[in-house]
Amino acid sequence: MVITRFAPSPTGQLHIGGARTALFNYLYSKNQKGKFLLRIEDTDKERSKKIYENQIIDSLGWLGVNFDDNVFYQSQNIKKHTDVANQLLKNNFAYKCYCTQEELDQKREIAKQNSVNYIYDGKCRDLREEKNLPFVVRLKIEKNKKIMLYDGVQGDIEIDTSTLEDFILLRSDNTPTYNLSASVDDKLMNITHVIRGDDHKINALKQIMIFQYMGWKLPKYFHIPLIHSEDGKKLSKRDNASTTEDYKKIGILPIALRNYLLRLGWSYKDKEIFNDEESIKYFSLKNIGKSPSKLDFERIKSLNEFYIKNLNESFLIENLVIYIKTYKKKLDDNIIDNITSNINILKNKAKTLEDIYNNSNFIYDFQKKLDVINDRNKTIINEFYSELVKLKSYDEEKISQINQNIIKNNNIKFKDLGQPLRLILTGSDQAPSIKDIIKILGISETINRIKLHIN
RNA sequence: GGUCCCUUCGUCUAUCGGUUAGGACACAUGGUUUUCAUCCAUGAAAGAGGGGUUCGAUUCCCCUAGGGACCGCCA
Repeated sequence: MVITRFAPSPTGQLHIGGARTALFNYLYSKNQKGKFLLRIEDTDKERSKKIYENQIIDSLGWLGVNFDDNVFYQSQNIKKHTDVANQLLKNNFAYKCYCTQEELDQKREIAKQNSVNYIYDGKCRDLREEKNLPFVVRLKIEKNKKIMLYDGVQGDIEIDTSTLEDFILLRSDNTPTYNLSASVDDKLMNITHVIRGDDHKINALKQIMIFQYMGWKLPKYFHIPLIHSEDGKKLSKRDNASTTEDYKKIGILPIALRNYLLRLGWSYKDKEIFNDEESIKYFSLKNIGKSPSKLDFERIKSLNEFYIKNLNESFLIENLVIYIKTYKKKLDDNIIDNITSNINILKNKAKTLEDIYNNSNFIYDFQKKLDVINDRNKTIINEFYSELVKLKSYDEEKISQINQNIIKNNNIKFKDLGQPLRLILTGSDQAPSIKDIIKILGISETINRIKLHIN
């Protein structure tokens, strides 16, 4: 059975790149009728925060990237990680290193000054006697040997082990380091496919060494190219659109973000729109691209606009109400009801949920705009007003009739009536059509607003 | 600096050696429209450069250029 995993460290919110990695892992496992597991790599006690862990899990849930089984915590397996290190030590695949931090820093510094590449020189590699000093445990890497990474995305990568250093497995406080923990956990969790960011490519080689020394069966590796920001640089936390939360905040629907992420670095023929079933059905590791891709915010918005228009309305409303309640000022229930029952009108020029909220603004946040009404407009509005007051309730046909009459009687175009009216009723020249505005406001509120301007 | 990776319209991408190099977003123009949008139609827009291999290269190989990742007792 295929088992994949997503293994974030809870040192920040879920990153957009991480979200895509998680999505690919999820999709592949589902496509193969396998499992997708979540492992929280919380061994950095200093930087790991529970709040980030919760945010990551919430964000994955929001995106609909659901993991199987319980969450795995790397910190709970530390004993097993150190056991493996000790076994490697016993079998002479690892050794104790007594070099001090200062000594190492110095060597690094010298290397830097001479602008040569620094890797640990293996000073303690062949030490025979035990010393009564603090030590770290390093993996003994076979020198001058080619090792292969059969990467499902990048192809075969061959590297000479002499460019790899004898990296640390156990710190001087006896805690395991990342490459050890990750390898052991992947083994323990029976991970069959490791799908992760390109930045782990070199780590993969190190992890492969551990697997080989331990005689474990290797998982298959897939390193996907990173996502760059719009200016072509590495996406960083300082970019204000780097976490899923950033997108949620401006009213991007999870289904849209998911669709966008799916098509970033992956494709299936010319297909652009994928629902959940389709994305599982068509996803394949073969179609992952080799080159890094830039974030295109316009594309995200356009996809979001597509979903706003095409999603069934009750689902859209559900998302919208949660969005407003989470991020916008508190609105009375009857205003929310008014918005949701007129969603088909208000969603009209919206690319985001925030746009829908803003489009609804005229309902509850009305201001008198006297300066826009000149005398000619006033006469026409007056005429409209005196006809409108005769109506008892909203009646689309009768309103159209009134409009037609005014246009004919005054020999004007519709916009001569419509534009000032729209300004009076909404305070903006960009709003729904006149009859929709009246429908949303209701006859009496419409009358109130007009009265304010013509008296 | 060392090792490794990448390179098709502005962006995301299709192309399994032979195509008028396709699609989508964005852009431009026109049309529909009760403002603005939507919608529809049309258009402009790409194989980094140089060598090979081949009857034929965007596709395979090499070099150059550009970009990226990694090089912690972080993960």
